[in-house]
Amino acid sequence: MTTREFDDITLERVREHVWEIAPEGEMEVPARVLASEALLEEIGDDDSLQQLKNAAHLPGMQKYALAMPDAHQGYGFPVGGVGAIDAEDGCISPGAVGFDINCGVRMLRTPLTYDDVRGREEELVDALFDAVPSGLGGGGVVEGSRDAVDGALERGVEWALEEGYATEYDLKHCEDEGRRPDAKPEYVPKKAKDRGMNQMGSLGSGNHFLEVQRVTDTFDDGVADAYGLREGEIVVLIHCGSRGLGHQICSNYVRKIEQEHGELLDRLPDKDLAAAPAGSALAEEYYGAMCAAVNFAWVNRQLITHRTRETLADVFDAVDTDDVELLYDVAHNIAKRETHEVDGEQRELFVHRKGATRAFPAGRAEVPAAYRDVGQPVIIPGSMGAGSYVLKGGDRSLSETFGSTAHGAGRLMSRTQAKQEFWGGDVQDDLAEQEHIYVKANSGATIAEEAPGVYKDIDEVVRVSGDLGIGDKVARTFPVCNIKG
DNA sequence: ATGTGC
Repeated sequence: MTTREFDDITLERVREHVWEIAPEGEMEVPARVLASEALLEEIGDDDSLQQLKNAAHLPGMQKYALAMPDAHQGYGFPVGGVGAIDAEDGCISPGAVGFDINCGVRMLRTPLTYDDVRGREEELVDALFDAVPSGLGGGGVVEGSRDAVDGALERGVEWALEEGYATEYDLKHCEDEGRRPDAKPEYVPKKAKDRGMNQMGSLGSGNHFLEVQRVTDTFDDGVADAYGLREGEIVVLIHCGSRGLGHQICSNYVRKIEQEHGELLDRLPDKDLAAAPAGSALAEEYYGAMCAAVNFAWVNRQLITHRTRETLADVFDAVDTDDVELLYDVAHNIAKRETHEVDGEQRELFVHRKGATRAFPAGRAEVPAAYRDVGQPVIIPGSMGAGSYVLKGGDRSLSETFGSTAHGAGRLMSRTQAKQEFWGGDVQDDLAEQEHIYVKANSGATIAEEAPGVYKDIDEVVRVSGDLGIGDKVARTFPVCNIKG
């Protein structure tokens, strides 16, 4: 029997890439880490294994608390964590969704090839940087109003369509068609709405970015065709979330839940996991508010899409706004009511994915019609020096991970440590000179915090996902230019 | 992630 130990935590190897922590104390279920030995060493380096054990204490957790191959330490619940919790007898935990509700990514196809863009990267990066609001604080693509925020919270991308910022095609190619029907804007605190008002269509800061990329490889021609991806073509990746609005919802509800559900809190090893019992008023209110923030984040990415279309049409004579099509949009931080098979019966669950991507295979009803025969696109960004992947939902994802896989490369070190190791200006110069990647940011500190060297190996993360059969690679991209907060 | 502390 192969085991690995990190401090006082022992993991037993179940099979290749599957490591299990046996239940002890009040753990409801075992914890499982899905990783190669090399990735496990990195995951064991921070607090994420202890956090995963803590997560396994959440009442109603089904099968096992899961860590994806890109897992790292988060607030309470690890980033790269999946927790499927009974929606009737269990609970819902804001910390297991994350502060940035529906932080996620979308990919746009363009009619451009790399040859069209080569030599014009700096003009393009400047145009995008000027057009797309980024950084901390206010100012978005549209001037916000109370009605605009309420429309976005209630109807998501449908609101954007009514307002002329989206197409019918966009709706059909977004997770949940860009609208969570469970949204309850009345449970979104006024303060959250106020913060969101002047952030509608803005990237924010941290690891959020807009990146122009070229497709360097396709691995599964049938599926790459279905996704409309061809080698040499230019795509755009937009990574951002619900800004201050989602953050305010999370912090408000964590505080309320801590105050009202102390008896549940006492059963948990970390108060940052604070959870509302299923069926309680606060569980319903948080879930409704969280779903509304999910809609808001989809609108945020939609408004940035709109501005990106205008910018590409301005810069390139050959591009019309209609030519820039949405491939797909996926949430990376979300909890959803989903039905999954557990012990031979269908159960209604709150599937918490925090830094994890839904990866439903062909046939599952939630996959949009355009992709239902091949499986949903799974978009996984790497660092700004490494490129990204498009996967398809894997056949084993439903039985192994409640239909989930990784969401990115995963950090290797803290932001503080990153700033000690790297200097933003040097990172920017090296990327331009050595890799022909043109980065523009509001602050050098952000570039240092997001330097390629602070991330795990995206190729290794994707390899493990494919080996496990939870998400299979379809295409790889490489950065051309990148704007960020 | 975040009007970057409670």
